[in-house]
Amino acid sequence: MAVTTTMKRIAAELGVSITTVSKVLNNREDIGHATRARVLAKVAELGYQPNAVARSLTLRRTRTLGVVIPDLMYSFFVEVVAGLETIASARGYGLLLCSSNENAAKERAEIDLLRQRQVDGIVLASVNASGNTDLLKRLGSLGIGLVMIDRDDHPAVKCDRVLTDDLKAGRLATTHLIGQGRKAIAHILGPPITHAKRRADGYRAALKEHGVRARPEWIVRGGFMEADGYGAMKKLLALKPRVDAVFVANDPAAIGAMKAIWESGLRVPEDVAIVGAGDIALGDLLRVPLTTVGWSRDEQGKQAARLLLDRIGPEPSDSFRTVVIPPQLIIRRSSGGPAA
Amino acid sequence: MAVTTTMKRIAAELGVSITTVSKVLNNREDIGHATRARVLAKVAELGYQPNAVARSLTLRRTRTLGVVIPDLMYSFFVEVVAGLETIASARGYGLLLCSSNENAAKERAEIDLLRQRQVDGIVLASVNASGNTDLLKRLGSLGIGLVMIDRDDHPAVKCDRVLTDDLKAGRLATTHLIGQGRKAIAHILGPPITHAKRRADGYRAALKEHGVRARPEWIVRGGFMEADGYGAMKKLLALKPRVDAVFVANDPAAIGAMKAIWESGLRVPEDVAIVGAGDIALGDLLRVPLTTVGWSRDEQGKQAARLLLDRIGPEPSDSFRTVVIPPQLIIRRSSGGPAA
DNA sequence: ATACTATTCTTTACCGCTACAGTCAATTCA
DNA sequence: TGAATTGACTGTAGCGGTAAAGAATAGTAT
Repeated sequence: MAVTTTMKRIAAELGVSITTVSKVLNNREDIGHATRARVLAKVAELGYQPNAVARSLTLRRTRTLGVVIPDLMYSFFVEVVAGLETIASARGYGLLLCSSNENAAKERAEIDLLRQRQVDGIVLASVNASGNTDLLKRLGSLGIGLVMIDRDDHPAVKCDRVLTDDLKAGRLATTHLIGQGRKAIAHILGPPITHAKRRADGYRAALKEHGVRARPEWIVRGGFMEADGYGAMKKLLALKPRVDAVFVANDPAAIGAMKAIWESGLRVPEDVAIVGAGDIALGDLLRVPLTTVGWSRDEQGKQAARLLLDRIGPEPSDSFRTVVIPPQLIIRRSSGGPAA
Repeated sequence: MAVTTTMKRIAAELGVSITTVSKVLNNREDIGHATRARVLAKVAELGYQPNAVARSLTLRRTRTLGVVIPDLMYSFFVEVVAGLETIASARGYGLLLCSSNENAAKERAEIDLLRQRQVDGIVLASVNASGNTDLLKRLGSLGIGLVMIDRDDHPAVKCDRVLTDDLKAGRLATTHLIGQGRKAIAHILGPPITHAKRRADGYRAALKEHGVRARPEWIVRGGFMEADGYGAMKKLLALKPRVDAVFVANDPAAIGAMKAIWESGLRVPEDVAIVGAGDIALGDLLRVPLTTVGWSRDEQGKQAARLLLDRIGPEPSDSFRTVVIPPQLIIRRSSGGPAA
């Protein structure tokens, strides 16, 4: 390894003190013109790059944000991360990316790791509640900012949040299906997180509002993965009077549900209409384009970054804010759509 | 901010030296049973977490890998990152994620930032060659490992690589179209990177091998984005004797090409067969499922992580390795597929 | 009893950088 | 002319940790 260029070296070669070099690099006022120029010349000559680790140690801030998301494979969180990256990068912050694999223990481990690495803040899409609330509560007192995105568990944790109005999302989707003239509208639940429950609540609310009946067995347990939707749909298809529409908790699961429908020889949307949620990339290029309730992930990421950077900035707001990204219906073929 | 628990504090409360605490935490042999137990008890009591920044400063390694990819939106690189994360996380390494937005200047800036942050190694999918070769060459002498993935520019840079056999990918795709009985097979080029050029070479090689003629104007400039494929296909569709098949440089562009075809009232694959490359997620769920040449991104990421961790490990290999992830044809409807 | 060797700690130095409190000469002020 | 001010720099300490070498106590060999 070549000799690393440090401020010490620059100072030595120039016969000035390390402090002087530091001041030049930090644009302090009390350095003479000539000296400043000499230092800058040397910095350029040696290709000096400051050591961020050392700086972090003294300043007690790393200019790094931790990101803990449950899943890297489906595009949803990744698109949020893209939004985060835009803002963070522009403000000189780095992103330390971790995946919890929807596993509370791994989530805890990752957060601990981020804590050890002294990140200034954490953007978290937390897995199912319970276990880690204590840890999250403690983050604030450790001087680590927290913004929770997309998921609304851990109500006891005081932090900023960027959420969607899931109740409205569920209502939009279901109302749309009712409007399409569907009579037997089922719902494939997501995992047991508040988020998914609210979409289910929206489903129920819409049915009630329009006086549409639904059998209890039309609400089936599913999940957020393609396989979950597939399995759940299989169960729905086994019911005697067949359902003619399904609001699925999210898009990957909705895609799984469509697969199950096709496998049993039925058509989407003629036999069963499908509406998902999340508006994942390529959703409009599917074999049957998927009607969905979507909201801007990019915006969600950007808002999260802004809230977090604000909080860890010099004068943080004294109250915690919740930004709601409004959902909107994106009508495509799978629900009968414009053509039906 | 609460008092941070440091080794100093533990040492003070226990009346031992900081070094003793350090040794206990690092499992050194020269600490007595009783003392070790007392220290560990205090560590648990205070919930001590080591400060990774301080440790990094002394040890001169951060246990962090930088990842610079051109694009976070399309799934390809993200899936590679998922593979990376699996291995890195398991070995206690963190991932600092940056996007270059296909922009050489931003790439350079991000690499510089990673350097300042003292990452142990960098996983890079570099944008179009030229500018940053010098920087990349220097990384090694700065003690920063480098593994280039997916892209094969910068031939002068000595580092490990994880690539696909693009020539073979192009040949597989084109040979398949020939096998489907297509006569007028066009190619939509990717951006001017070696990677894409090789796929074009494979296209030409396959045609030559099978004695199939192609007009020069059947090779049109495109890119790796959906819009590129769309635009290029529009041009192809304007040609008088219409082409009946297109090998598109990658999947997003192929999807764009299909859109252009549909817009002009033609069918895929009946009128024009399409083969893409990359096997992006959801490719099998498109309106017309996309035939493509794919390779495991997860494996690509994992291999990259292994190569890099190996190189920055205690006894790095003395030669640089190139791992080739073999491509394979994934036949779906868009090429006429099994049904034709 | 004396010297030698472990065993178990402690002391000191340093990683690269910044904050804070000087120092020292050249002005400015009264 | 002497004191106070200003401008341009330097010295020291410390961020939290680890490595290397030294010291104190106990145990063993001679």
